[in-house]
Amino acid sequence: MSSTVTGPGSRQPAPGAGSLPADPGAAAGNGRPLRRDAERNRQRILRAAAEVFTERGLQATLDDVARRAGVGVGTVYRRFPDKEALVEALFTERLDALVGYAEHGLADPDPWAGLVWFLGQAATVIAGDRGLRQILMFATYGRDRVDQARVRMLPVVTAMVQRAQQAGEVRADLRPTDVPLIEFMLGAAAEYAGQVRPEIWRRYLALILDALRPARAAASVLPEPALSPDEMVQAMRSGTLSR
Amino acid sequence: MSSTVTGPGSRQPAPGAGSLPADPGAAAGNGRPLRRDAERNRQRILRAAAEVFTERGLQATLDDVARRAGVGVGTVYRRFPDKEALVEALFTERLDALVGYAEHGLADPDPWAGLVWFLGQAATVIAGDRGLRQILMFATYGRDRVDQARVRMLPVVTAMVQRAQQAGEVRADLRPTDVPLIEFMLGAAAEYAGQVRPEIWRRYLALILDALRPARAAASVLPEPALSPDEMVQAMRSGTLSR
Amino acid sequence: MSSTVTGPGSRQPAPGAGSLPADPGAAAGNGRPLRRDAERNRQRILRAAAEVFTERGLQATLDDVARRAGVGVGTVYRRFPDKEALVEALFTERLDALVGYAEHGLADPDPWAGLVWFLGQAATVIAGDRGLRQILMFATYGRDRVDQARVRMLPVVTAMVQRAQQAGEVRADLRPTDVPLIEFMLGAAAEYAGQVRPEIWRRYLALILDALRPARAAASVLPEPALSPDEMVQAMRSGTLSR
Amino acid sequence: MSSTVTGPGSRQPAPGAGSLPADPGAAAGNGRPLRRDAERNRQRILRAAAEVFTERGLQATLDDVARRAGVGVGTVYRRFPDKEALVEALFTERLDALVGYAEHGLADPDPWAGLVWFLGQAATVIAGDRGLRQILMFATYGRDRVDQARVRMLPVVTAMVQRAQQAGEVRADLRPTDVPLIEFMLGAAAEYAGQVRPEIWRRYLALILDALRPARAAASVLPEPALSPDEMVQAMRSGTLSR
DNA sequence: GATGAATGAGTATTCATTCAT
DNA sequence: GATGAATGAATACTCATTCAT
Repeated sequence: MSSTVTGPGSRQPAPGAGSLPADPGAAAGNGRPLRRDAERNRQRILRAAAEVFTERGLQATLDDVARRAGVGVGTVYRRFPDKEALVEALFTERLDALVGYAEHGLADPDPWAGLVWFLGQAATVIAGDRGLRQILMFATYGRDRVDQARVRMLPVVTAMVQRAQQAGEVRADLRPTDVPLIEFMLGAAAEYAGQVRPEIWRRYLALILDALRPARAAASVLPEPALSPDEMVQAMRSGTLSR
Repeated sequence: MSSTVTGPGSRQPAPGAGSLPADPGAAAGNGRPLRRDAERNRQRILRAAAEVFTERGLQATLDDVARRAGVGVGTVYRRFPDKEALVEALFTERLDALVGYAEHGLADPDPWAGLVWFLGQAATVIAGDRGLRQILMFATYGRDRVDQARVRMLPVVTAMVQRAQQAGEVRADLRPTDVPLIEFMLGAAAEYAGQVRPEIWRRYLALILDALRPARAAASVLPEPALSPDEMVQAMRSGTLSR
Repeated sequence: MSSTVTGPGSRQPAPGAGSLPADPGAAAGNGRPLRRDAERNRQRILRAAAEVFTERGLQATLDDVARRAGVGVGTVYRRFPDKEALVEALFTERLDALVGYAEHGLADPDPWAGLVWFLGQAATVIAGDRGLRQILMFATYGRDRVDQARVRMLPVVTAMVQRAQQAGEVRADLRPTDVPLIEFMLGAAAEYAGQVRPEIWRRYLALILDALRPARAAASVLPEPALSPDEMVQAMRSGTLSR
Repeated sequence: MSSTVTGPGSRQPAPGAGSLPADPGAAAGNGRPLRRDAERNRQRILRAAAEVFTERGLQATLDDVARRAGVGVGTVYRRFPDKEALVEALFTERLDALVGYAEHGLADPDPWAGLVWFLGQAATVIAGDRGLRQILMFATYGRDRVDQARVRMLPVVTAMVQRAQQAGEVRADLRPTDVPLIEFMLGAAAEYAGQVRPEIWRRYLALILDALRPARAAASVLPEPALSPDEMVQAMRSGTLSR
C-alpha cells in the first residue's frame, strides 16, 4: 500500500479540525454559562491568542493578544486567570484534536493507512503552530493538559502501532513512544523552515515512513523538494525564537 | 556495511571534540596573550556559559553566567563586549567542529561509513547543546557565524552525499540540504528527552539511516530502546525553554 | 527708545508662557483623549520631568522623574516610549514658544522694541530651564525638534534683525545667527548663577543690547546688580552638571 | 584706542601658556620627588587627560585617559587618588594661568589694552577646553581649586577694572564679578560652535567690548563673521555633552 | 463587565575604583 | 612600581499582573 502522506484514504470529517473550544459552560467555572457578550469576547481572545502564539510563539505578550483581539488586557485577565490558563485553554482543543486524530486513524480498516494518516494529521497541526510546539516540547505552560493528552493518547497509539505491526506493515521494533518523538522531529523541520516552506515536513515524514516499513525493495518517492540553498538562508534569517 | 551509528570504523581523533577554545592568544584582540589569571577567568566564564546555556538555553542571563563562573558581571563584560559576543565565542568552535566532522567524514574511504560517522558526530554535538540548537535553529545570535559555517559546510556535505549516491549507498533523491534538517530533527529529539535519555537521538538517527538507503531487504536493528512511558513523563517535566 | 529689557511696551498675552502641554488629545496617539486619571498622571509626569530636568539637567534618570511624580517607572514608559520621547514632549512646547515669541516680536510696530522684547522673552525661557539649554546647546536629545524650531525661527529672526537695521536701530553687522548665540551666552550666565540670582541674565542682556546699537552717546543703566563675591561662591557651589 | 581682541599690544611671554605642571615634587605628597619614570608617567597621564577631557569633557572615562597615555588605569590611580584629583591637578595649572593672565593684564601700562588682552587670553583658554568650562561652570570637580583661583583672581580683576574705569575707558557700572560671567558667556559660544568655528567667541568678545565702553560714537568692526546657517546646523549636530 | 492605566521586579550594559599578578 | 583584571552599583527599558475608572 502507498504511504503517501496526504491521503487518509477516506473519510469522516476530521475531529476538532480547526475549530475553537465550543463548550461555553466550561469557562465560567461556576457552572453558569457566560453572558453572551462575555462568551463572544472569550472567543475573540482565544482566536487572537491562536494567531499570535502561532506566529510568534509563547513569547508574545498578553498585550499583543489583547490588541489583536480588540479588547483590553483586563478583559483577557477577566476571562483567564493568567497567561498559562489562556495558553492551556487554547491548546487543550488542539491536544484533543490530536487524540481525536489518533482515534480516527485507529478506526481506519487499513492499519498502515490509518497510521500514516494520523502521523500526517498530527504533523499538520504541530507544524502549523509554534506555540503548540513550545508547550509540547518545552512544557513551558500547561503541563497538566499535555500530560492528560499523553495519557489518553498512549493506548490509542499503542493499538495503532501494534495493529500495523501485526499486519506486518511496520517494523517490529517501533514503539508507541517513538510516535510523539517523530512528530517533534517533524515539528523541528517546520520550525526551521516554516516561514519559507511550510510543507517541508512532508518530505521528512515520507522519509521516516520508508524507515518504518519492515523491509523495502526500493525507496519511495519523496514528496516536497528539499530546501534549496537559498531557502536555507532565508529559513535561517527568519528565525526568531526570542531576543 | 553496517550503519551502526556509534562506529566510524576508524579513526583519527575527532576534531574539536568537546573541548573549549584552547587558544589563549585569540582572546586579547591585540595579539598579546591574556594574563594568566585573566585567561583562567576567561575559561571559567566560557565553561560557565557553556553549562548555563546548555541547561537553560540562551535565555539565561549574563548574571547567571557570572554567578556560575564565580565572577562579577563586569568581568564577563570585560572579556566579551556583549552577550552576543560571548555566545559567538562559545559556539564558534562548535560550529568549526561541525565543519571539521564533515571534512573528516568525506575523507573516509568508505562513502557510507563516512556519511554515517559525520551524521553521528554532528548529532552528538547538537544533541548535547541546547544553546547551539538555538543559534542553529532560531538564529537568536551569531547569524554571521552560523552563516559562515553553512557556507563552508555546504560543498563538503554535497560531496559527501553525491559520493555516497554514486556508490549506490544512498537513495538518489537525498539532497545536501536534507542533512542539516535531519540534524535539527535529531536535535529536537534530544531537546525533548535530553535530560532523561541523552542518547535517544541515536535511535532516530538509525531509523533515518534506514530510510536513506536506496532499498533494503530488512530493517536494521535500532540502537537505544525507545522512551518508556515513564521517561516520556520525565522528559516533559524537564522542559524549560522560557517562562 | 529705551532698551529696558523687561518691557515689551505692550502687549498681548505671551504665547505658551510657562505652561505645560495642555492639549490632552495629542497624547494618546490614536485620536482618542486619555482617560482622566491617565491624563492627570501624564501631567504629573511632565511636571515632575520639568522640575527634575530643570534642576538636575537631562542626566536625571527616569526613576527620578517617576519618583518625583509619585508613580512607578512603568507608568512613565507607558506614556512615553523612551526618555528621548519624554524630553521631546517636554521641550517641544518650549521651542514652539520661542518661535512664537519671535513672531510676536516681529509684529511689534517698533522694530527695536520688538527685538528687545523677543530677546528678553527667549532668555527668560532659556534661563529658566537647564534641560532646554542642554538640548539646545548639546543636542543631547530631540535634534529633530530643535532643528525644526531652528528652521522656523530663522526667517522670522532674519526679518526682525533686518527691519531694525533698516530703521537704523541696530548695528549693520549683526547677523541673524548671532541671535541664538547671544541667547546661549545669556543661558550660560543663568546656568552659572541660576540658583543664586535667577535674573542675572538681564544684566548681560542689557549690556549686549548696548553693543547692538549702531552708536551710543552713553552707556545705558544696567539692570540687576552684578553678582557679589559671595554670590559667586554660592553660584559655584550650586553647580551640578554630572558626577 | 583699538579694542581688537587679538593683540595685547606687547608683550612678555604669556604666563603658564600651554605648559603642564612642572613642579615634580608636588606630586608625591611626602616631600620626596618622584622617581624619574614615575614623573614621566605622571606627565604622560596629565597630557593624555588634557587631550581627552578637552575633547570630550569630563564624561571621558579614566580608561580612556589611561589608554591615551599608554599606561594602565592602575597607574593613573597610583598617581592620582581618584578622578577628581586628576581633574584638579590638570586644571590647577590652567586656573593658575588665568590668574597669571590677569596679573599680566594689570601690568600693562594701558588700562584698556590690558583688560582687553586679559579677556582675550582667558577666553582663549576657556574656549579651547571643554573640561575647564565644565569645572568652572558646573563645579563638577575641583571646587576648592576653583575657589582658590577665584580668591586670587578677584583683587587683580578688581584692580584692572577700577583702573580702566578711573581712566574713563570702561563704563562705571561694570563690576569685577561681571568678568568671569562674561568669560563663561564666551565659553558658551565656544561650546556651541567649537567644532565648527573655534574662534567664534572673538566676535562676541568684540561685541561685548563695545558695550563695556562708557560711550561710543560708532560700533567697532566685529571680527569673525557670524555663523552661517549651515554652520549653525553643523554646530548643533556636533553637540555631545552626554548620552 | 470592560478598559487600559499602574506597578515593579528583571535584563543588558557602563564605569569609577580596588586589588592580584 | 606598573599593569590590567575584577568588582558591583547604577541606568534605560520590558512585561506579567493588579486595580481604579
